Amino acid sequence: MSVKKVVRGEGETRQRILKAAIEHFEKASYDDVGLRDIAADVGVDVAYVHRSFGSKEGLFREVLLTAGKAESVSELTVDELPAAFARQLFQREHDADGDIEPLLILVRSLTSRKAGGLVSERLSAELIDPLQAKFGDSDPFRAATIISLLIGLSVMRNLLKLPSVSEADVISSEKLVARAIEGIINSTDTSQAHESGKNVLA
Amino acid sequence: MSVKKVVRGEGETRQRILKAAIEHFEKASYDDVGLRDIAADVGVDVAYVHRSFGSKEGLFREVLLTAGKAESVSELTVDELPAAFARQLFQREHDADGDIEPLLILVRSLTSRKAGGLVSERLSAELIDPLQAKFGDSDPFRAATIISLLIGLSVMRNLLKLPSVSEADVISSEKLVARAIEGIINSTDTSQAHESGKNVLA
DNA sequence: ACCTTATGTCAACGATTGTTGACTTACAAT
DNA sequence: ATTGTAAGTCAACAATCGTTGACATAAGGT
Repeated sequence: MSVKKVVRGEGETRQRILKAAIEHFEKASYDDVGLRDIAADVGVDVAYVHRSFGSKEGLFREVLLTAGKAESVSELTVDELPAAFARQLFQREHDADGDIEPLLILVRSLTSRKAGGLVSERLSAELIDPLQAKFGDSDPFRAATIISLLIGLSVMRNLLKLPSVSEADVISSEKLVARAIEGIINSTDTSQAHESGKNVLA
Repeated sequence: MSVKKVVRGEGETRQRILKAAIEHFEKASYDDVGLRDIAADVGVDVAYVHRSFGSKEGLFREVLLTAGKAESVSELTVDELPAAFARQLFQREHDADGDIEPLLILVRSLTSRKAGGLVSERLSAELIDPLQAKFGDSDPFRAATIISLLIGLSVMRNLLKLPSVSEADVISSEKLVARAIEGIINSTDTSQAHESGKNVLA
């Protein structure tokens, strides 16, 4: 009587598939993660992975939504933003527990044609829009610049594994990033003299 | 007598293939660009595209080397860096001539497993290493942070096409980016009180 | 007992991809 | 005339991928 369900599998196995998928999408891009890889980890057939989420894209969408829950930009004040972002960026060093890194999953699949739309959408909804709202609607580029720095640093740390970056001192690096974000926040539209540090500009 | 040549095609057609390949790799990632797409543009067979460069990876490597020639970090002084980088970032707006954007090609294929190694290598050789040398070997993270910002901004502008970023005022955005880079350069190792703006760190 | 529904598996399809061997054509040198 | 080499085509291969139809199994409801 009722229409045939397109998405099957709502029980425990579905959660295990979702968890395995998150781990895979943390380590490789959308295109480089095969449904067969995930299926092998869970110990089920490929077809069941597919049907549990309707399509590979459906699975990835659910991965992004699930992992995105950890994000909490709205709870922060502008004052706390720089330190909080910097801390989250280097979180991987401190605690080695199994918590997921939402930004990393998005960054991993940035360049994929098939996943690009979803990545762009979630990145806007979870990071850029909230941050822009925090700054007010005027000058939306400031928020975008901060997010750009975060994305770039995530790329630098996770995608390209450069020794000079990975082996850098975590504490001072975190402070540098925090100050950089701070600098972007404090930057005004009017050109303004910098008083801190020696002036390297002519 | 002599060993069989693996790479064929050193004449004019090879250059046309290379040019077409550059245009494709500027618009899509390594995995999303097919040799057949390039071949169709040039008007030759797929097999000839492949054999002219030995492999798809060989073609991509040559694309990166050819496009990388345009880079000129070493010629700049530290003083000129912020403005120069910011200008290059927004170059697409001003002139619409057909010059290539080397950073964009690298950014486009950041997340590809197959191209990741080459991207990482060229990014180091052409941008990060020269910039680190300019800052001196101590504190290599400062150079990496600047490059991170550039990469992030390129991602923001070209990969995710967010209206709030694309429609932002080019002039003031360029100034903001230049000031952000400036701020990273001026930041010192010692934790130091900021006198401009309110101190947002606890 | 009967029917339904959810959970899975198995095998295969269709499309795409980089790659390769064989062939043709043309031009230049011996 | 013959040989050799570069340019370019054609057809096909092998692998991978997401996807789908058919089937088996077990549990619950009536």
